Amino acid sequence: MTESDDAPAKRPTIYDLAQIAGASPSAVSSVLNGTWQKRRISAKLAERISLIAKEQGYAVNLQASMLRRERSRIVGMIIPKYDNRYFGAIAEQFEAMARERGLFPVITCTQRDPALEVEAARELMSYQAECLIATGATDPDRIAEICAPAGIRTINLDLPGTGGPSVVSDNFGGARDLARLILDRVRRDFGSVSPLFFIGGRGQDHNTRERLRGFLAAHAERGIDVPETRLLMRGYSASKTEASLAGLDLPQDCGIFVNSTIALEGVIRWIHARPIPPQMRFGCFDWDPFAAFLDQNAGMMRQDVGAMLAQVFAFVEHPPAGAPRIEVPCIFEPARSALAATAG
Amino acid sequence: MTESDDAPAKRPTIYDLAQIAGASPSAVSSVLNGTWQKRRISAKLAERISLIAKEQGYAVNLQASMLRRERSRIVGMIIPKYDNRYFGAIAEQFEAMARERGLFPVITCTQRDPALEVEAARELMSYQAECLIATGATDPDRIAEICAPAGIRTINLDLPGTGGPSVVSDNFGGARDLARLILDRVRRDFGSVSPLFFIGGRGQDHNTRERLRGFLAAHAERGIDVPETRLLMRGYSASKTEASLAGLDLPQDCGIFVNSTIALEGVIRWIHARPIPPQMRFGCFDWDPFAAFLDQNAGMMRQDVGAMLAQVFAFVEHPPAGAPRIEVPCIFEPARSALAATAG
DNA sequence: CAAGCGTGCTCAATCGATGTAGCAAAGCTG
DNA sequence: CAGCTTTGCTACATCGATTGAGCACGCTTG
Repeated sequence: MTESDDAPAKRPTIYDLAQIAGASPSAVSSVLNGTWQKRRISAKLAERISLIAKEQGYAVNLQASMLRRERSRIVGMIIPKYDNRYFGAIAEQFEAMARERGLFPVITCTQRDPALEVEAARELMSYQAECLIATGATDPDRIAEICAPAGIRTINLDLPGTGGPSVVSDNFGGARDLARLILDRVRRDFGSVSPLFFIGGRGQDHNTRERLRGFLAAHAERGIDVPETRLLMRGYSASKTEASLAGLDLPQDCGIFVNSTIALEGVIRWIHARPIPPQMRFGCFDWDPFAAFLDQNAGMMRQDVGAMLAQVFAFVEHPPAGAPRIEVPCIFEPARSALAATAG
Repeated sequence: MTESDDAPAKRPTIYDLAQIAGASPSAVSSVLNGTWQKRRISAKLAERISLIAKEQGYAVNLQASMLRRERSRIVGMIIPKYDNRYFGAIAEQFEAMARERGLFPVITCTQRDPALEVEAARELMSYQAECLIATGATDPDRIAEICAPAGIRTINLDLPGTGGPSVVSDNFGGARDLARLILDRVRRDFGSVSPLFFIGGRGQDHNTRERLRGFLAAHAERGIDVPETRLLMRGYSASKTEASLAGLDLPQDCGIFVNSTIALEGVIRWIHARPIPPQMRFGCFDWDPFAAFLDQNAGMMRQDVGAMLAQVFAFVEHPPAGAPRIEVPCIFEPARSALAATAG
């Protein structure tokens, strides 16, 4: 099975290659990490060593290499979940963009659990990450606090913090535009001008507050008053959202502003659990390819993951002074459902 | 800003802690990695060292630790995408399950690109991974070939290979049951007994072949003949799927077997792009929470990610002889759409 | 031909944590 | 109190790659 029986399951090292090539480990090292010209190794020897390395299936030991080098080139990311389109896209694009820049991405999923977030930050410190992207962290400043004394820069993504630069969506503007749209649609389709419901998220969390502000602004400019009872912010979870809707007696012909695709899952479950599906329209802050085709959908605000990450990497490469906050505009995704199409 | 001005941005090492504690680096090391009882360090010293470590915000240097240790405890995973429910769930649960077992998960996303897969496998070798899970790899045997000489075990997930044990869904059984369901639904709703369409995937790929076999078996047992023109396998991509449907003139009242949620995205786009939405029913191999509520949905076959990963970790912990292939049954997710509910 | 320089390479220290071997002191036994 | 064990710790080599310092040789120059 193995190529040579005298080396059973041992990865070859530069010492092994040096022995085979009849050269020194230093020569081998410099050839394999591309510094051989600078170190005045002859092209002939370089080629011979490269060939032997290929034959032996050599791969650097990153542990040894990173231990010796001053820079690890590791950029860590903590992220709450993988299994929705927004965070999935962030993880996927972050990885690709880091690799493009010659960095090593290491991503850890924290399930929105503050204790796991801290643990993950510590683990990334142990990996000697140079930089940590805290995505949607429940307590970004706690993370920054842990990293600061170790000299690890933190960048907040999706939710802002004060311990480092932050890149977030324009939650206010996006929410205002989305609320306007839903209000228009409800009036057009149902002739009603009653206030919308706001569903999902947490009242303490920055994004929810900003979106609520946009939501209320859209109502205010139309002179519509929003009673407290229309605001349901019991967290990010489909089942909690479903439960809080089920506890209510929603009117027919209503409009719902949904704060995330996760909450939307709860809304949709609630709609379909009812004996008679309610007449309603919703808009969602966040995008999902299938949710885009649901009948009652009026439109979705898609967060511009590419633009946000571009900004994050700008901060990785050129650390800014202080803790600036960049707001990235969202992309409006119109409804694709047949209902919306025939109506519009 | 920093706690002590003489140590600006340098992580403390065991040598620093040893100096402060007035003890040896060995003592510090053994206290911090929990082997101090075995090494007969007094509880008093252990406590003192722990306290100092906490004060100084110490975190092990995993590069150094792993270099010295014989085992890295790293398990690598390569995965084609993050941004759909199936792979997102795999990544998320893999990470949690690895951590539960005291292992370090490192996941790399390869965009279904064979070259990136090989590159990722090499990188994971360099991280000294002990084990590599190749998920949905386009060429799992190539990966196994690279890893074998380095003594890295590979386990194939989702798509089988011959270079190591494989854990896959029961694609045949699941597809047969799903095809039966769609056929029943089409007959009930439209009174038609014409063959279904099979859409998405690649003819060369194992899962698609097995699912096709199940699809054909369901037709065969009803005596329905399936013409070649009903099989559209032009890859895993929403836009290719949409394009191949657009090129066809699908009959009204048809039934479609969709080979993945990614292909389903194409199908749904196609449906909504038509001036008059076609009468049809579809079933999908793979589950998505929103797709479950689409009107024409007859049901979805959800792959049992938890069971598959449990089997993967069984193989990680107890390497089997040879290259067994385990088939995990799928979970049937009935349709949730109003249409399906009123009809059924 | 001595002095100087460029070429092509090697030596050895180093990164931080680990663990074996071993040392000194205290406690116990006969 | 010699001879033993036990306790509590330290010294040092080691993992594999990197890199500053430096050696030996050949060639040029005055």
